[in-house]
Amino acid sequence: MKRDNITIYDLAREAGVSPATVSRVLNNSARVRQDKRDRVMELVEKYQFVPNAVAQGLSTQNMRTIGVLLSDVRNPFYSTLYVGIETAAISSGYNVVLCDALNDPDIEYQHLEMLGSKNVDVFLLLGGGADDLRPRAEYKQLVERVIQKTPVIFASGHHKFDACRLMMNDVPGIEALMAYLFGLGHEKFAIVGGRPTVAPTHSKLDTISGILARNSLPQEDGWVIETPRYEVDDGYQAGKKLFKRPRKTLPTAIIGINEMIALGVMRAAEEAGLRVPEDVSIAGFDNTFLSKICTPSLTCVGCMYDIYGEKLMEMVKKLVQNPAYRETAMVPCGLTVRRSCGQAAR
Amino acid sequence: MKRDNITIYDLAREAGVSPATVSRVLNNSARVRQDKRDRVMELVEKYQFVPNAVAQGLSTQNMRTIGVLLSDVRNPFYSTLYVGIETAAISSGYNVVLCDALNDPDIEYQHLEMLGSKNVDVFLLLGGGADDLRPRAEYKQLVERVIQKTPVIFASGHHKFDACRLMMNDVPGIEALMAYLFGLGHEKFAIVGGRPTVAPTHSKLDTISGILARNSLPQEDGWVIETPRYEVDDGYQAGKKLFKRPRKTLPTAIIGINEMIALGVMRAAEEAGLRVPEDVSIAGFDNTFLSKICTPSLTCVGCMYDIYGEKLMEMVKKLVQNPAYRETAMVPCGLTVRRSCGQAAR
DNA sequence: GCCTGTTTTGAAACCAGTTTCAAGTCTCTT
DNA sequence: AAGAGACTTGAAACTGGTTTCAAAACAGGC
Repeated sequence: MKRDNITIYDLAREAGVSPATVSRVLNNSARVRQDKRDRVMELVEKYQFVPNAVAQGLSTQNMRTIGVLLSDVRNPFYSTLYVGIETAAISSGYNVVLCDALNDPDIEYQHLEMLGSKNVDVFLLLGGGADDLRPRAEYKQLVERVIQKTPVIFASGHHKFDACRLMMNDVPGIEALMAYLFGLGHEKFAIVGGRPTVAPTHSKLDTISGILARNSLPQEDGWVIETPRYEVDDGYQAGKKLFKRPRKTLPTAIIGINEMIALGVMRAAEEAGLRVPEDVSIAGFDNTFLSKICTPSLTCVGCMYDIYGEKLMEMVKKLVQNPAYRETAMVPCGLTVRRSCGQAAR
Repeated sequence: MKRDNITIYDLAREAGVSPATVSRVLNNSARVRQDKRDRVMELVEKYQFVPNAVAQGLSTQNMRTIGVLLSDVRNPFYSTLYVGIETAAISSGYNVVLCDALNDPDIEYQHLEMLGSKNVDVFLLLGGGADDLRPRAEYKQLVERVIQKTPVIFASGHHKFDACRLMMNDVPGIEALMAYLFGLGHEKFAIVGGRPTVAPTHSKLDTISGILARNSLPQEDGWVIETPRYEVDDGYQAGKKLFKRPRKTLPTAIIGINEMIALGVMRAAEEAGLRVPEDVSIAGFDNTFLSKICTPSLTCVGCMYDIYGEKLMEMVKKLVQNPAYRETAMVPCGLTVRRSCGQAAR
């Protein structure tokens, strides 16, 4: 496969300078006499020369790239976040390499293993093992090893790794949501979805529970319904079970731990003959396009993804300067009111 | 940043062999005496050594990576397809690098420009310029240049580039859909969404129109409604306009050119007081998780994404062997019947 | 024990850049 | 016109692997 590419050596020969000088011109890394610079730039134009990023990566030890490991891009939460990250990265001249674990820990480990060998500047670990409150020993070891080579940013904050953290802070969003729901007269809530060993789920539950306690509202047995996964169908199944209970014992507002769960609950409500929001109010998390497109549109707590991306790039730049840099930052979540919540049914 | 990594030189020294031998052991690329092989493997284990992929990429001229350029991962069509591709790639020991154009031609061009410098084995071009029936001259030039360096696989077939093609063949799916709708008594159709300069849209329109003609069914003025983009809201706006027409002049079945458009139409129908599928039947394309989660769930023509991934990898392997290899392959689409279509309303 | 043929092996070149270092070239004083 | 100081420059080493080539080691046959 001899795609004999043009190299800086070719340019150097043709311009009558050394490869070092070409490199300096391309990187603006040192003063080069104007006439030589012009001659080189002319050839760059002429051949539409783009330096080989792999060779650059090898010699500079970084690929101007950030690696993002997440559980599943098909989940709109992750794809939306990914786009926020990529937008910010591109405008800082960085590339993103997406590693999709396909919801499979083995693939996640494989990515963790492989990405270390790719001279990525920084890793961002989202979801999967990063969210696990009790990660497997194997995961911890792997991350330990990765951290030795490449600075890591975690999107969760519960573990003790020596790394930066960039978290979404649901608290303000949840407070706004609860205040809004209280204002609508709701006093009986159910929280549907997820497993409490997943850090973001745990923290949401915790925050909500704290707010209820502060307001002396009852937290009945069974007001939290776990689901094995975070898909629409999980919400649907949970909702179906919930709505079998006698009408009077039903909560007036249901919070899905995630957009897809909330959508599932909504569907179950409909099927049970309950109107949303007249008979039951439903809210969720994430605030991606899904919340806009469902009927009724979903009132939602969610992060500003573009701000997440920007903050991330700030952190990345500091880490590139100094791999020992450590910071824990938060991107606040807000409330977006749509149509899925209404006055509490009596 | 002196992360003095372990290299094959270190292993070689410690094992008392040459770097060449270590390389041979790691790649199984030649016979190495058993005792030396064992000694090397022992050290590989001991240090959990993973060869530097960038250096490997530089010296072998390929990164065992396929580059996928698409318009927007937030679109479930693309994220689902991406997952199909990644699954297949991983099980062939390849990596995928995702380039999301964020629906912006400039970013698309930038990716096209950059990816060429990354020693990617093969490019897959999906959406954006690849789908444009009248691509800009700039795009053509850029692609020409890319093709010279890296084999390209197009997901559309209308242009004349010297490249492989791996297309989704809607025809069987559309035929099944139309037969199904005819069986339900439908004779008046509307097709909503998209621009006819987008290749897949054009071809769907063409196929449907051909089938209608074959069945001597009328194709009234305005039975095709274009939309500027392919989002839910475009479908919604188009639907809103459509449903303002007197009830009797309405089509009994509406086909959204895309899942999101179909969802938008569904919402408009609901808002106009039309029940789906009792008053109007709605079908769509793509068949991602969205079709399952909407209410009513959407009857849909769609491709088998895992098969697309597998075929892609077959093609990639042939192209890696021989960059001059050319093939045009098709992955058939099928029909998935759900609940959004019913007996034609009289 | 020597010759031949096959395996193993290491030195060195290569991939395409960056960077250090010392030498070469200017410009400005005096 | 020489010397000092500031700019420019190219040679060479370096990033971490792979691969070619020829030499070294080994096995088998005589």
